[in-house]
Amino acid sequence: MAMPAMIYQVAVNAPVWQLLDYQSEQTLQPGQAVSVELGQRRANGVIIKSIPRSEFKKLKHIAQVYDLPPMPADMVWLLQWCWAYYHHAPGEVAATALPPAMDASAPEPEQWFGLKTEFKASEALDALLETTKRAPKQQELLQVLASVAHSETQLNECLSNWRQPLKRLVEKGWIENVAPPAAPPSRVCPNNPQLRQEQAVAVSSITSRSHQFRSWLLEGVTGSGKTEVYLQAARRILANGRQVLLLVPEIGLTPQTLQRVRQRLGCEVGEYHSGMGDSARRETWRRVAMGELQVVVGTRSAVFLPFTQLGMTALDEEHDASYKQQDGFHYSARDVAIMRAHRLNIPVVLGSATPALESLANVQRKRYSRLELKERHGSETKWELVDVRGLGGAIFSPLAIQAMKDRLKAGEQVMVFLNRRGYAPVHMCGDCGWAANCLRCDSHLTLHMAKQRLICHHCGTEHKQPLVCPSCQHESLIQVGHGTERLEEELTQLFPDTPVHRVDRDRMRSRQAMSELRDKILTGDPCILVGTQMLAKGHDFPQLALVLVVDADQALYSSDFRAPERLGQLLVQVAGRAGRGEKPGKVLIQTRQPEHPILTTLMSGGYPALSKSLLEERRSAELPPYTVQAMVRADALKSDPPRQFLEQALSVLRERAKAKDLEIEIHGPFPAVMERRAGRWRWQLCLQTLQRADMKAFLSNVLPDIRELPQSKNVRWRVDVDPYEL
DNA sequence: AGCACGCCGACT
DNA sequence: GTCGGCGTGCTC
Repeated sequence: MAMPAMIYQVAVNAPVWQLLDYQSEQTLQPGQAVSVELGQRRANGVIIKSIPRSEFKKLKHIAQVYDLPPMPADMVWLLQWCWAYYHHAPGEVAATALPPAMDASAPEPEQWFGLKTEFKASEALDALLETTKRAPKQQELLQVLASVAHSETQLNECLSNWRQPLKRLVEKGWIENVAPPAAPPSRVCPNNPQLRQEQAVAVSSITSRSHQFRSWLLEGVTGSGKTEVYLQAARRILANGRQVLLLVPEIGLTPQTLQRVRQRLGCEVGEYHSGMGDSARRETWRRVAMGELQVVVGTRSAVFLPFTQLGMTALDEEHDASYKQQDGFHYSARDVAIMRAHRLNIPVVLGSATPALESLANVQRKRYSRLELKERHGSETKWELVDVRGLGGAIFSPLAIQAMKDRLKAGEQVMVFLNRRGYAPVHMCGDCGWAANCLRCDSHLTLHMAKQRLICHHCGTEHKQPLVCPSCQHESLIQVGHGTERLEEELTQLFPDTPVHRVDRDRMRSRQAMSELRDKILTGDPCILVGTQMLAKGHDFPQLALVLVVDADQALYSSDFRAPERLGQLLVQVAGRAGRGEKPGKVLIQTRQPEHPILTTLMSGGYPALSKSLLEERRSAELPPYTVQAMVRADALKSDPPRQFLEQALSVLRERAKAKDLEIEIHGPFPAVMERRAGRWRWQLCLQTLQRADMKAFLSNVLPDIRELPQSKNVRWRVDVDPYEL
């Protein structure tokens, strides 16, 4: 008897605002990944639920059910929460939780090869080796495989061109395909470091009620041992047979991080980040869903991995900007991780030396519980502001140069920090005043001397470096300002006998470049490191005694109300690089505003004092975290359509707020800080409420009408809930 | 987002 | 008469 077709609501990957109904003869679970026909094309989707009947008459059939385990029910719930909270298309939200390139053919499972048992005795093996002495490749293979079976990957690592000889050995019947060895039994790590009192308190607090939701803010300076707390808490969760997710910032996922987690947890540890190939990511996804992997270290998208037994999530450097997805489906991995933990009744640990003001406010409100690590390994760091007014354009103050000299002479290492790549941010004509500007953005082009190109850091456009002024034809082009390339050049001139290593995105294109540099630095020989943010995170250089921040002033002029918070976090982060070894560290901060309250507060009271005063400012200015913001952003190739659309949207929003008697502020439309970017004119509206639930309900109510506005067709637009940038 | 459908201008 | 330009609108 034929089963009646079942009807399913599917979140299809397209900018469509509803779930679409499809039918299938098969019984499918919510969370199952499928491929469906949408119009004339194919699209991936996720089954959300089955329904008894559809209001549509003719339903298409689900074209393909992917050979993946369905996501667990709590993930399906989490996806629904995400699209309701962030007001994004369901299918696009669902797509971020699916592994990449599902339609690619599944990779062949890896083969393992081993010597047949009857030849394992040493006399038998010797006989084989004797017969193959005219075939050295085969002989070598026999020796490799004699004691233990190898996988293809392992053979690649120790031999080259082994496939042909191996084929011969298989034909001879000496070598055979063997089953992959069972996963190595989980080793209990013998040297579980002794925890300090406060660390032990943290670990037992986090794990004591591990079947209850709780957000922990683990606050501790660099070197206070936060990672050890995650790891030991993770071990206890794992011991209960549950899974652990460790989220790290984008540049924090180094081979060293992974290696440390692997060694300390004594079980297999998966990874998940954009640097991996599609098939490797798919494999991690599948193994997580099958419960084969107990631990994953990953970047923000790993928050959507389909764990079935998740017992804890830890987010390292929880204030880090890379937890916010800035394009497409806009979400905060921190907030999603917390919602997931809430749903699952498990603990979530947010660690940072410089917590986001949002997180500190959540401690004040008693939504998060605070754990503090006060002690620090290594010595104290001293801060000093260096006034660079009246230097006549010189980039290094005499005081800074002297300090660098002294440290290098003492055989120590020095770090010079400037958050600007390239040679100079402004390339202009000294005669006629022409300046190299981007044609597609409201910005200067940055000169990159090594490439001999002018590059726009906002849209990526590149031009050849002009040799004469394009406007007056004179050979009078000058460089204004400094980037890391120029610092490298000037430092090389100042210290001709000391190696200068530049660390920025241009130089460190490959993993290898970074690890080679690391090795050089760990020799402990005196050198100068010069670079951008890349230097600020993760790497531990014991011989580093002095950090020079070349220009702290950029952020002091910014119109973004979050700029001081970010500056404070960055400076503390950079300072944390110094003095991790035996020697006391020193941080010099060059500024033209040595009396600026942000800098003086930071000098006298560190990040705790700065964050406290910034929070007070936020409260009195009625800004997040004491209010809730959402941005409606629109852009187009001309400036009129976005403005006009937002004006229409504004009147709909105002009218609806009034009708609902909601206390909601609506500002704008105003142009984005950089009005034109990559050829598009960008405008925005800012909405602000006191209650999170009000914002969510209001937007759900009003957005369908805004989508219907005729002007909406002339622009690209989106809603950005809890925006991170102005 | 795709992709089709539609309604206008210059081509073998 | 048709090929193709990209404006408009839908996708279960």
